[in-house]
This record gives sequence, structure tokens and C-alpha cells, in this order.
Amino acid sequence: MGKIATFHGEIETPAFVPVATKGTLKSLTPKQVKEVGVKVAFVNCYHLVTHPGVEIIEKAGGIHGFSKLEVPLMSDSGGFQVFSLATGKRKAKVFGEEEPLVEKISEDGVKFRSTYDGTLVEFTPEKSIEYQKKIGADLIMAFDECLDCGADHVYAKKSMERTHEWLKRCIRSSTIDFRISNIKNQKFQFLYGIIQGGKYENLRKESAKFVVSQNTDGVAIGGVSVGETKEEMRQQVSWVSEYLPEDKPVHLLGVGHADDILDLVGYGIDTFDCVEPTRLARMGTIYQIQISNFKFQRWEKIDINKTIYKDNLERVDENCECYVCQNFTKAYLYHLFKQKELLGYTLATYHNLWVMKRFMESVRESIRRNEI
RNA sequence: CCAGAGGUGGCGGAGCGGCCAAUCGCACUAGACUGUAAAUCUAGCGGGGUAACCCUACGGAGGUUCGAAUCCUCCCCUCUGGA
Repeated sequence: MGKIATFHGEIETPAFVPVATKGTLKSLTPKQVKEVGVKVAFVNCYHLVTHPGVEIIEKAGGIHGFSKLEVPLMSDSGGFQVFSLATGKRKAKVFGEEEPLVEKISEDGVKFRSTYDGTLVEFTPEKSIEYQKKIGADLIMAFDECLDCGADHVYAKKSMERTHEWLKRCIRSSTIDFRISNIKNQKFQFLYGIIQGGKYENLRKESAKFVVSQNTDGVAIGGVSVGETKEEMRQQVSWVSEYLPEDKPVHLLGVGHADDILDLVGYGIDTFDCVEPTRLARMGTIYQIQISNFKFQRWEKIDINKTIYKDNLERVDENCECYVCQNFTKAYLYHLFKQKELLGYTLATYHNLWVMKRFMESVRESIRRNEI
């Protein structure tokens, strides 16, 4: 149990961090985001740099003011895109031609192609920090290389060492002239270092020791949820568990299935970001959760697109008290999804996030009761 | 009654002698999704068999042809215009 205090509010941990990549929690208004109990969200530096650009965000008073997402925000450094844009299964078309979206990874940094117009964008640790400073999220990530799970030991080691060097540079540039609020003259941005090391135990441990020694404000574990199995992922977290700091927040990047969270809080993870509840919601996957007396019982998902829900006038989730479940039926949601009505995405997202909120409450309660 | 257009798989709509069990779209079915190039993607979609393949199919009945959804004849039906 813990609390992360930020300039924009407090986060009770363990916490789930929904993903608002481009400065919007897709399909929800900021008002709904607050209403559904989101206490922290995740935005992405790479995407915000390519569109709309960090200058306009800075002019607008940072991402909080620009987007009106007035909850504590974490920003990703762009490191994940080194992985996702380079190895993504989808083919990119730039000027009608297929071109790699990651041009070059070197000691200095990474060159990306904008996914919109093909412009070359360069990320270095210094630039990532500069961008994230302008974006102005409360909690920011060091620039890392998110290793593909298929990487061999030689590359994994090289990549890890590069990530460590980059972390030192991130710390250096982050302490020069920022992390000081020009409003209240107090530190308001906090930096997380990222543990890498791939699927190799010795590297993971080496990386954990290094990152924890670096006096960052928080520690994150990266290079997971990149295609490895659940078991591998959990193993990788377990390897570094003993090195994780108790007095600093620990974030696990990209992980967030309920069963993962339930298992991994025991390893000392405080916050989890994951696209799952919001992305699946837009695909029509509706969480069904049973919690009694704050104890988590059962977790299921239904696909509201299935014809069996066409005439189903039961509430969306029998065990839920959220706005959606108090007012709407499965048949109505089925109808909205079949017709691709925008409200369907909103209601599904709202409900799934509400479920996540209840789920995390139950996790915290279980810890309080010493059941985890 | 006359003139013209047309009848193809659940629907819309291609094909207009062989490579057609029939492009494509929709619908349907199944699957995927973990630091979001994702309100997306993949696969299946007449019946049967693991498969080569077999059967039934392009309004109906005949016919021409080695071979027809495609050409011919008759019939049935629909739409548009005219009386």
C-alpha cells in the first residue's frame, strides 16, 4: 500500500493506469474520466511529439491544460515505440511506399518516421526529456530501448547497457533546469528509470541493481508485454523483485491483465499501465466481474457483438453499479456496436474502467487484510 | 396489350463460352488484442471428405457445344415507360 503525491493529486497504490496515448482516453471526456474514478493516466511522448507537437502543448500550459485531463499523468518516453514501430506486424505506408518506421537505433538515440507524413523524428535521451518536460506529465520515463523478447543474449546485453547509459543522460538533463514548477517553485516532475535485460536472469538482475542505484524518483520495469508468455513475464518480474526499492514507486510497463496484477503486486509493483480495458472495450469486450465484500471472486469477459445478446434485456454486467449498468442493457450495447454508434465505445470504455477501479479497490483491500 | 430493362449465394452486386462453387461489399461465425500506427486485424462463410476430389447450384424447362451463370427457344416472374 502506498501513496504517490503529485502536483495534480494523489495516487493510492497499487493503482491501475489507463492509457491515453495521444492525450485522450479514447471515447471519454475528461469529465467522464474523473467520474469513472481514474486517478492517473498514461500519455505517450512519441505520439504527442509527432502530433500535435510539443510546442503547442507547452504553449497551452502542458498536457494537463491542453487536454483537460486534470489527473496525475505519466508520460512514456518513446522507448516503447522503438519496439512497437520497428516490429509491429502492421505495414506502414509512407508516401505510398512501405518504409521502416524506425530508421536507426544507435548509441546516441533513435530515428523514427512520423506515422503521419514520413517526417524524420529523432529521439535521444536529452530530447525525450526535453519533450516530456514540455508535455509536463507528473511522472516521466527515462528513454530506454524496449527489447524484443526474441533478442539473443549478446544483443540484450548491449541494449541493456545502452539503456543504462541513456538513463544517466536522462538524469543529467532532467536535473539541469527542469522539474521545478514555475508556478509554485517546487519540484513537480518525477523521473523513473527503466529496468531492461530481456529474458535473461543475470541481465535483469544487473539492470535492476544499476537502475535502483541511480537515485531516480521511481523505478519501472520495461521490456515486458512484448510478446513473451505470461509465465516468462512474471518470471522476469520475480527476478528483479528483491532489488526493487520500498521507498519509491515501482511501475510495471504495459502489464495489466487482472490475473497479472493480482500476482505481481506481491512482487512490489505499485502501478500498472495497460491498454487492455480501453482497447478491448472498443472491440466490444465487456468485463464481467464479481466482487463481494471487497473480495475479488471472478473475472470474465463477454463479446457484446455476439448475436446471443441481440434480445438480451439484462443489464450490461449484473454485478456492476456503474452508470452504464444502471441504465443500459446488453441488447442496447449490442445494437450500438453492430451499428458502430459512437456511444457504444464510450459506454464500454466507461464500464471497463469502472470495473478496473473496483478491481484495484479489491486488491488494496486484500493487501490491507493481509490476504496478499 | 405494346415497348424496353432485368431475374446470380442470407442481402446488395460483379461475371457474360473453359482458369467459376462464382470478384467485391454487407451480414454472419470464429479467433486475436498486455509501456495503443488498433472504434482494429486475421480466418471461415452451398453440402460432403484429412486430401486429391465428389455432389448440388446462377428463375423454370428444353437445346447448341468437348464444355454454359454466360449462346438459342419456350415458359414464369419483376421493374420502367406508353396505351
